[in-house]
Amino acid sequence: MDNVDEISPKRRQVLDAAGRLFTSEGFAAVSMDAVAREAGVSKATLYAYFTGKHALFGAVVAERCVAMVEASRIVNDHDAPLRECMRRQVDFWLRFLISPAAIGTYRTVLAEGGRFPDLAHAFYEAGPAAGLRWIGLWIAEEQRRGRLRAEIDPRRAAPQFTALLRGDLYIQVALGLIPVPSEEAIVAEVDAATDTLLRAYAAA
Amino acid sequence: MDNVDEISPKRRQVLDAAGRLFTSEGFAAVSMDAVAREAGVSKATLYAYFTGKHALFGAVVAERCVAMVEASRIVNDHDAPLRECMRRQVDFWLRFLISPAAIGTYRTVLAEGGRFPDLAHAFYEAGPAAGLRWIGLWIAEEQRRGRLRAEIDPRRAAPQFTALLRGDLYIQVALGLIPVPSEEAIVAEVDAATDTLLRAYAAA
DNA sequence: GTCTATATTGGGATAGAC
DNA sequence: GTCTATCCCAATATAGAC
Repeated sequence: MDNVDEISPKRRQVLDAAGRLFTSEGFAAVSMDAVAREAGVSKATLYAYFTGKHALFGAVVAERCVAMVEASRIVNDHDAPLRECMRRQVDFWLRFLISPAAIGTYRTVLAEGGRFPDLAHAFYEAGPAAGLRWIGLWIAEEQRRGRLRAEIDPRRAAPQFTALLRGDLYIQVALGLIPVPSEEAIVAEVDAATDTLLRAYAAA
Repeated sequence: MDNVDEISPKRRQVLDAAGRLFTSEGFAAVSMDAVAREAGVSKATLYAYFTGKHALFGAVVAERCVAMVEASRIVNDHDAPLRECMRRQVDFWLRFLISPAAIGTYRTVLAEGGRFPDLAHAFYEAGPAAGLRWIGLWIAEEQRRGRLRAEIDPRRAAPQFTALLRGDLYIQVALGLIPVPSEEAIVAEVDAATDTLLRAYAAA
């Protein structure tokens, strides 16, 4: 991937337009005509920057994964009380997971994953796996400080952590039944997940 | 939905063929030609039974949801020790969730959910919501028997229960990175989830 | 009800001018 | 690099015979 600062304006327009459309409509339902229209360029220009529809989608996914990892840096702290730190982690990751960008990306990669293994693999490594590594590091540091049980394996606990966030609220948002969840619903889900995680992982 | 016993053979062939194809290829990638070929009937026959591709997919999804609820009856017991009962639940639901049929259905409904709200809603009610109701009943009965904490809300705990199963193994299977998970990987995931659930929910 | 054959549209990709 | 105009195939759905 090229340096973001050196990206051409047209390429940016195309990536943004494609991101919006793929997120809201999925992969198959979005035509290259529609992307060109949304981006305000001609279809031929699309093909000047990307070899095809799949390459364009792959670029959108890659960019989003990088953005996620960047954003997650801010919650990696250990200074507040354990419950507060845990709550921040849960809050951050739940809000990320139910964001339109994350839902749309996951939804579309999942749908196309079977036919495009390279895309699925690249997404997994840059997205979920990268997120799990971050969370695993946070858990390990909390263990070192004696605030989380020493006997749990961060490599097991990190996936369980994120899995717990993909509960009923997540499913309903992913299926499009709840376009935009209420703040109350999010907070309730965060509280419930935090309670369960602390009961399962907090040191005695 | 009509009585299964009264279904015509051709309709059965079409539903089975469509189920196989949608599961492995997704919705958009499967043509009605391919369904007709796989079912051994002509394309016109497809349209005699189903008004179109969406109706056909909807029928496949509905049938699978019914099958899931039927299958889940067998794990609703409370006679063995708590750990054993919990383990059976986890084992059953994890194996179901990572089955090709469940993954394929979820994947495809998710992808099409945005454009077909009715399908998404019908799937949610007949599938995830129905499963959660069953699990909620099981949890409530365990609470009544004093083996699970009285203060937890089954309506919160049931989604957390299933969410915990959609961990790293599930994601990798769903993305197609692991076509068929090893028995060891499944057992390890079951053990880990059972441990965490018991730590979080078992009565003291 | 079931087939063969076809109408028709939508969309990925490209040719060629500027 | 960017545009307009176009090619071409694939896929949904249907018409009409049996």
